[in-house]
Amino acid sequence: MSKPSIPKGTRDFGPLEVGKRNFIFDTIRSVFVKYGYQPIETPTMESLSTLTGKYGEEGDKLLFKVLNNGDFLKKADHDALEQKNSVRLIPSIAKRGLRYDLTVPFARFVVMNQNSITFPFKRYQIQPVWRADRPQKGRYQEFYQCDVDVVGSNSLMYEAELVQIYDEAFAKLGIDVTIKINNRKVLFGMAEAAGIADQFMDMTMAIDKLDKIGEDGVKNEMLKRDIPESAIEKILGMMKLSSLDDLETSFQDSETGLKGIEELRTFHKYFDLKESTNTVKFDITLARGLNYYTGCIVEVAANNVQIGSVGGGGRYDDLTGVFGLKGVSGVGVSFGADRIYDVMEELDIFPEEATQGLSLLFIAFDDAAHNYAFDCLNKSRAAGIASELYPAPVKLNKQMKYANARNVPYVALVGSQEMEQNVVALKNMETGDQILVSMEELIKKMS
RNA sequence: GUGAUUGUAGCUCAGUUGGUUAGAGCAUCGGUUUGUGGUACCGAGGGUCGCGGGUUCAAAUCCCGUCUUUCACCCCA
Repeated sequence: MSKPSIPKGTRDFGPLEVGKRNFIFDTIRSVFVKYGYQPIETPTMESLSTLTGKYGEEGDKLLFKVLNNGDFLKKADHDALEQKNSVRLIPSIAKRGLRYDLTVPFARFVVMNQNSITFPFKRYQIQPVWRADRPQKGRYQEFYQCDVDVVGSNSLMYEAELVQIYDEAFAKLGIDVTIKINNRKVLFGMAEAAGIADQFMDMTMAIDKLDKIGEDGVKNEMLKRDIPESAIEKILGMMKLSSLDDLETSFQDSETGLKGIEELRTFHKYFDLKESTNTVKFDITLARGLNYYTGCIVEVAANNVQIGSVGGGGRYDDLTGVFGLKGVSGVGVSFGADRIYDVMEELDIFPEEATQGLSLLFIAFDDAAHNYAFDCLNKSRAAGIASELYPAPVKLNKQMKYANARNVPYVALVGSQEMEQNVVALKNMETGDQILVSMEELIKKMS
């Protein structure tokens, strides 16, 4: 028999890991709820047609396809099969795929439930997604996203609200982050001011890499993408402008660019009313890959840790349009739970409570005491204390070792002496202190 | 998808130019210790050396394929 294994890019989570991960989920969820968002869940599998074409050509390659059941080859596209054309063959043998993110399924959900939804609709969703990417640091084939979106309103109040959620959630988790914000319209204004509006996408992809490849790298990247040198100089010049006022003068001929600046100002009008814990800064080089964004875009990077972004999002004016519902604007952000996990692990900032499940372990010395201890166990459980009884009155040494392994803060020892006095010996496992208490006293002390 | 890289006990890793029966620490189990854990000492179990094929008298070691790990690119959380 060969040794068992799990597919690449996937991981098992033991009790400790799940405890920590739940701490992240619970923390983030509590913020979502406080801001008035409601939970939804969508199926693991979507129709492949719902997913394809939404993430660009690269994204389509990273979709996990689910092979049709039954005699799927009989119904396969035989021409494509003969020509070994995988791309053409896929639709005929796979009608379903695993969800790639939570935003597109959400858009589908909104369209399908448009009559029962009250707009603006504020939802959050915490579920795993799958990507057939090559695994790397902080990149898995299966990972959790925590999305918050609001659809059906153009108000920039929501941009401000979502950035507040980022700020508050990361503060609660204890992660020091920088929240970068930009606007796609500002980027478009740059392209327009440089006279290369038609090469907008090429430009954004190049400047998005500034952090990694530096200014010269960005220049080369743009040259490679056939952007004229005169335009490149203008773009590089504008990239150095850090204030909205300066940009405004450059954008005199770009209506879209001016609109972008106005949007950012409106955002600040709301956001600046409240003090934030983390740094929020305008970053003109922030571009973000997903091309459905149309307005404000935002990305979160953890300070002091070398890892990709731990969250991102933005405004998308017409996401539901591809599913037939026009004129519904949405804005949303996503938390990358698995990267947040990695960051917290690296910084070692998970609180003790995140990993502690059991509060009390009963230990019996003999059979009679074991039965008595079970009665005590029932009482402590009835009082809501997470407690357990070692299954047999075996040697103390062994039972105590189990207590250590479970990292339990208290044990209650029970033998003939305790039974006679109708008490238990409650031992603090950290200090080693031990006191005789009745069950009533124990419950009072522990809850 | 491109280019590298990794795999030996449950875990972390040794293992010489190919050469007897593949080792250590930690963990596990038992004992020193039948009313008290983390320490100490003694002992035991546990490996088709990722998998498949090849070269060789002989392969953990060399070659090929495959899966997996990590990393860069692409893209992205």
